Amino acid sequence: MTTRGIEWPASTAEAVAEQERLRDLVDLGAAGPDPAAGGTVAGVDVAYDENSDRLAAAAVVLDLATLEVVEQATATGRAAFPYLPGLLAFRELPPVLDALDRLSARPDLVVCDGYGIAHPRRFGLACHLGVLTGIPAFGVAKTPFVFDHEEPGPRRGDWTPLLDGDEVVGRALRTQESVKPVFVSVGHAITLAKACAHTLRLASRYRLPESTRRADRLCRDALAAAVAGGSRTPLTGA
DNA sequence: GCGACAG
DNA sequence: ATCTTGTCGC
Repeated sequence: MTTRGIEWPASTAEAVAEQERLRDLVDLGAAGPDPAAGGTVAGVDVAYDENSDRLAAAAVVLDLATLEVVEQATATGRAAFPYLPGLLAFRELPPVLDALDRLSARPDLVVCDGYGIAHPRRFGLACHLGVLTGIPAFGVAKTPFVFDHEEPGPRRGDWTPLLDGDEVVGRALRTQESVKPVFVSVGHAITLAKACAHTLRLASRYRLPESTRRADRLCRDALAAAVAGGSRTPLTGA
């Protein structure tokens, strides 16, 4: 199957093979963009409509220094892959890449709603997006997935390692006092410490980064608009 | 074999 | 992800 002009897996076996092929291209050495250096950061997210298998993605770009919104874009489409734990990228990436393509300028950093290296095969959504676009990326997830962690301290900024056995794959990071931690992992071309620093800056008021909160709202709106006005589902005729 | 399982 | 009432707290 072909999506966005590139070959896309049609089975779980092909998807797994693709992850194992691409994972060696992940850059774990680069420091990544620094907030003080200027530039932009984009938050991306996807919303689904269970009845029509339609989905909508959004990319919201913030100024890295001021955190002001500078641009945003959306893309809608049809789910081309089911949700399977460990294969999330094959479901979400097509519309996300479309939304990123619609921006006037490529961002210097992307924050994903999910995991990066914290993944059964060390190639989660944020790694996949980073390798395909070449843009530094990391993931901020809301649940521990299959990993272990100790409860971080109660204060904003407190963290504990996220572990896969004895291997550190990310951090459980407290972004707000007495609020559940988020789970940060490196995706591509950025350091874990720097990814956490960006996460804290972006989550100055709420649990989740402002970038993903904005993207979440935008893709929901885009989906609602697509379901309401977009192409009709051929169930009732007309 | 049975559960768990990013979104 | 999405479905959902009430409830607690600033």
